[in-house]
Amino acid sequence: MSSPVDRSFPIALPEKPALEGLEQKWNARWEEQQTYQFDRSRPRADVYSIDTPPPTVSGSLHIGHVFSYTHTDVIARFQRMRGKSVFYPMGWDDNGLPTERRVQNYYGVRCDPSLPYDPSFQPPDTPPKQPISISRPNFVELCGRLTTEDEKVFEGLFRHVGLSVDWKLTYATIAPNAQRVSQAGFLRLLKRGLAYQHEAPTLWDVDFKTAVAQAELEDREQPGAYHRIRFARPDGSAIEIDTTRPELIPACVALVAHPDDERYKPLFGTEVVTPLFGVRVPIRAHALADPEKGTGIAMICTFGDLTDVIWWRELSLPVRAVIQANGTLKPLTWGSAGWETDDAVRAQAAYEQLVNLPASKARTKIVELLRESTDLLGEPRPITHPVKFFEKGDRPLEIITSRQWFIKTMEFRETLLERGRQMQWHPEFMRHRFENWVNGLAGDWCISRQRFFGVPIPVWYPVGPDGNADYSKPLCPAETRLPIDPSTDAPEGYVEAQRGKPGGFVGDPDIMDTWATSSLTPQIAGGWIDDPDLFARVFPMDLRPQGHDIIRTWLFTTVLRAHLEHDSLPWTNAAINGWVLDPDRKKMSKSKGNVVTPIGLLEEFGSDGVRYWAANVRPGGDPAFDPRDPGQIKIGRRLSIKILNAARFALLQSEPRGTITESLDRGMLTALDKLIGEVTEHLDAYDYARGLERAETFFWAFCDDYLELVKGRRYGDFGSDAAASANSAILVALDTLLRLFAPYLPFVTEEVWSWWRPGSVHRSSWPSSTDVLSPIGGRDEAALAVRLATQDGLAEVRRLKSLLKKPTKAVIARAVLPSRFAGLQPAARDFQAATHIRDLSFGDVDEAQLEFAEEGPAPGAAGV
RNA sequence: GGGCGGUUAGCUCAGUUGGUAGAGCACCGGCUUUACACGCCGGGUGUCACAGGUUCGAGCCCUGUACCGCCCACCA
Repeated sequence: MSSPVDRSFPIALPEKPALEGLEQKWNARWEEQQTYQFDRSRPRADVYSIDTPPPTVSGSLHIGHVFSYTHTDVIARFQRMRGKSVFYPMGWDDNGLPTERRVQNYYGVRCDPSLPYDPSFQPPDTPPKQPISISRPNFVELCGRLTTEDEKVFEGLFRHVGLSVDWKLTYATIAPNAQRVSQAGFLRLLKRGLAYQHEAPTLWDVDFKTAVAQAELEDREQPGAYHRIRFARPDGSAIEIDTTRPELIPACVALVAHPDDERYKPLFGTEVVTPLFGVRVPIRAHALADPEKGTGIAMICTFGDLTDVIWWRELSLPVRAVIQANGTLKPLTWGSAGWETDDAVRAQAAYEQLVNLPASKARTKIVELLRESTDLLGEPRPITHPVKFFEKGDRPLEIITSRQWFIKTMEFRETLLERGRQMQWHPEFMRHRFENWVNGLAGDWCISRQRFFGVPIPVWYPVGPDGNADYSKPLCPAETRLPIDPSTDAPEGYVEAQRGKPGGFVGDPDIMDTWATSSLTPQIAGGWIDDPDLFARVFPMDLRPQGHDIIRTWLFTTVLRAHLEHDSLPWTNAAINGWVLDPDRKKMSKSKGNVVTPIGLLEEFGSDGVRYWAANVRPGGDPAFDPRDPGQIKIGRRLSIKILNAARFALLQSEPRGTITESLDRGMLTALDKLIGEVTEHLDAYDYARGLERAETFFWAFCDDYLELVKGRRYGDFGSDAAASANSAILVALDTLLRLFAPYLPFVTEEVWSWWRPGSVHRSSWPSSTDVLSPIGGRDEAALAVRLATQDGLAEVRRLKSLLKKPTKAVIARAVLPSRFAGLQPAARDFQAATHIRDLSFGDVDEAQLEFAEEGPAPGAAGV
């Protein structure tokens, strides 16, 4: 790097510097110069790699994206300036339900996997009222088309914000290489017995008609009602139970009470008969039954909730499932096997009124029937209770038995907790969220989804002579064939014509959970399968930035996959960002209508202003943001403008230059050395907010105090050498400050840099002690003290002048300052010039004594 | 029920090993001051949520409580 006092690069200053247009100007230049290109020739030790969160491509970016991606970008820019080759890719999560839903609505189509591919299909210009059914490949094509459009918009916004991503390193979770990685990861786990399939009761969304995982659940408070229902005993007496789901009475397989409950102890082992359906069910004992709840005895159905699943499994109860995949009650014949009843005619008559109704409607209907049969005691008592929903779903989850694929997690819980402890968390307390989740895991990870747009489960099953598929013997493709789609590709040793035929094969119809692919983002971005050389240079990565809401999904599953596949952490640091909240401290969401889109703010206040706001929030903080009162964004804009103007001022008067001899100059550079240390330390600790705060505080004092104090000297009041000292010091300071601000305010710093320095500030080196101390031959503690005393003295005189309502330029003929300010004497010339004091002395006074001149020029003050 | 974070000026928030409570915004007053009026200077009486404890000394450490937010568990 060239010295700041070298004159080889000409200074070219604009007449009236402004922030407007800097984004377009510099983004074009950065793209042309490939300023943020990753240098893959560097060894792992010289690389800083980032596992960038791939935003979900299903609509538009909001202010929260700008917020969190800015944090990452600050770190990326800092590491780049520290000399690292920064691997900063961008991914698009365009795989999964949100995309499917958007495509359905946008084009007015529905996927019907039974249809053949139609190469000529084009969606109509406007979506029809009645959705058009199309094949899976056609549907996937439309997903690809729409996400490509969305991704262009996303990239444009991220570039506008100034993310220093290497845009050649983009990936998409639905793209072939991501599918290859995802499928290879699955097949390797399958080979090692870590992925398995299992037929079991599974959480099920009746609208999406798919299984969902524990991590995708959320509770919602829903209105409901307790219904007191009578179950008859053989002796004619009755047992009363409370239920919120009377429509599941046909699915009842037992009643259950606590083993120590004296009221029911005598009844354990006896039978009762279900109302309306006349099914004999046993009364059983289980510790999970709560004597305090309802009547203390509950109905076990297959399946009303997860507790039913536990009871059913642990008490070895039969299955009598009535809810089918679409959430309605399935047709069935009472009296047939598994549906034995004391009165099949009556049961069938009752059930006919419920069949094919969705659960909520069936509930209303069965209440009528129970009321008629007098089995409903009293009226339903309304309550509000938490009900489990798929986080993206609209109706309560059901529990449906189906064949699903799982990845083993339960047996690794202890190891995963240890992995969590090996990782650096920023902020540290976010670690608890991870541990909390791991400790609360209830089962292995269900990864299969009965959806269409995603990475297919890459296996087939042989079809026996009887025409039935044998799920116990999945047929796996060779890894070199990946990615494959078992619905259109045939397994090795078979031909397509054998699909579905006896002696042939069938493809697994399911796709993987989006997290099953996203959990491999370090492997996808890093070239695990396709580019081992690259992978060795970037993995394990340095940083995973992400939100705390997806610790249980993305973070957890990524740690799991890296552990299973590489026996390592996926990255060494997890930086967890908070959420941007609305002014009422509520999370922004589309349904609340409080989502703030960033583009208007970026255009009005400039990207640097918005970045300043983002970087000002401490790590993990949840800032409240009111778009009507842009607060910190305006401050960021003001800071950026100040940098433009201060730099212009510094560079307007850059001659003469020479040795830095004056106390204030030497003290300022000594303080700057301390600042470099602090900002570096904070950024190293991922505390971008504190780093910015320190730099900002220094900079405002630099402008308002230091530059004001040395202004006269720069104009030559005290001779050429004294002016040269100031000019040289200012150039060192400007050069340093621009580099300290560069990670935060990339546009304005680059603009100023371009006025007088070669290359890009973002490719310059991070400031060091040497940069600021070598021009003054090391730290000058005495000068530092002079600087402090002078600043205090300046504040004191300013205060008194303001108190006395004197103009700033009012001349003070004589001033006696309290002796505590005497430390400023080595800088008395500068001090007097800035305060317009002609005759300065120090004495034993409590407050400065100022004697104002009637009129006349200030001593040596230029331009006054 | 378990866990995590927060509570400091009207508002948004800093406050790093305990040592005289801070910034910005807003508000008020002053200043055409040759880098910047998108500017500059000045103006702060706050039960640091509450109660107790440790300490010479607590916004900071300990115990408890309240309220706000989030995560998890429960869900008959």
